[in-house]
Amino acid sequence: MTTPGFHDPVHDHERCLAEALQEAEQLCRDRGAQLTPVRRRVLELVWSEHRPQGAYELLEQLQAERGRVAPPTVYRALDFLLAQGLIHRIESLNAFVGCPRPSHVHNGQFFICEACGATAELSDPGLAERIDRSAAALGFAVNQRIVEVRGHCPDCSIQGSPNP
Amino acid sequence: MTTPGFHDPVHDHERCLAEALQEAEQLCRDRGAQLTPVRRRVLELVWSEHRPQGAYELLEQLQAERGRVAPPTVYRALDFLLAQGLIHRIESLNAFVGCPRPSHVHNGQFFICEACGATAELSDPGLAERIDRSAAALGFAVNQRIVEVRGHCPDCSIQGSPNP
DNA sequence: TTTGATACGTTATAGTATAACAATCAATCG
DNA sequence: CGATTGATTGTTATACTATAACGTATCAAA
Ligand SMILES: [Zn+2]
Ligand SMILES: [Zn+2]
Ligand SMILES: [Zn+2]
Ligand SMILES: [Zn+2]
Repeated sequence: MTTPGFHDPVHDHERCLAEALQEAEQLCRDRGAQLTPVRRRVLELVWSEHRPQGAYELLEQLQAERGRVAPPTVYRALDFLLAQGLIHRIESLNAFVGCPRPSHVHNGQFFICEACGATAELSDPGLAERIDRSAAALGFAVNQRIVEVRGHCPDCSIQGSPNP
Repeated sequence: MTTPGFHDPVHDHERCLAEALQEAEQLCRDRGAQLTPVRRRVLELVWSEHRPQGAYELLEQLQAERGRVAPPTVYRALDFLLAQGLIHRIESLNAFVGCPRPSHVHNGQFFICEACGATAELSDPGLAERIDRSAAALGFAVNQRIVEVRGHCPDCSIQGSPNP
């Protein structure tokens, strides 16, 4: 399993990727969901960085290796991966990032570095509870909690400039 | 001041709007910021509903009353209103909603009805603290906290269908 | 009067996402 | 076997969201 938090810039990312792919395959087998070549490849591309990537960014990479690929192809693959919980959509970036814990249904919290793009996902149940309590006070029925925290990761935080 | 939470569908909305506009004028006077006719009108349009509205939705209304208006006009007005804290951007909708407490700098939490669009803004300092604690544990420096809760408002919640 | 700052107008274009319909393929059934 | 069905992908066109770049108008300070 991928460790939570930000990764060392020089970590063994081959392993991140391999583990994510292996877990995705297992999970799809168990569910009878079809992780087709296109979907699998898009997942690999999403996982190629610890940074949310836009649909058209992924599209370009697909086109580089397969010739003509149209937007619906990548959007469909992304829809599938979202439905399976294998990736998350980062609303404030219109971009997508791999989920390190896809077998567990959750709404994570995303910490997004505005300098390097690196994004860490946490899942703090207490935070979800707190949101749900506010919702209950409003008589609001929660479907989804979107929490995206913008700022600077440890590598990009500079002493003396708290919010550059 | 606008009361927190969801509004009764038949509340006195003229008053919501009038109060928001008056507070905006006061606040801009105090800051030496120019609430020009275009900006003021866009703010009125945003406040015409307790539901986030898209830039092009606002643009259409401007065009209906002023003839040719181009997208930059409305985006510039929105940028100004955002900078002054008079409106908030809802990332998951690409839309904008009036802030009921513009004189107080904050990152609110938005509860968004997926049925009728109605959106309530809360500002729970404890929630922000909790996010900041997670951030601190990651060594992450927070600039902005985006919290958008999707679900159903009291008027649209139906007994027996928790997450329709 | 010149200058600089601010806001707004105008045109074009970039970036994100989906609708609609055709083609393919594998599994199933009469 | 041939037909039917459902899931996936291909293809084309279009809708929706946002900004770049440059020109104009206004006003106040120098
Ligand atoms: Zn990694
Ligand atoms: Zn109202
Ligand atoms: Zn607010
Ligand atoms: Zn509702």
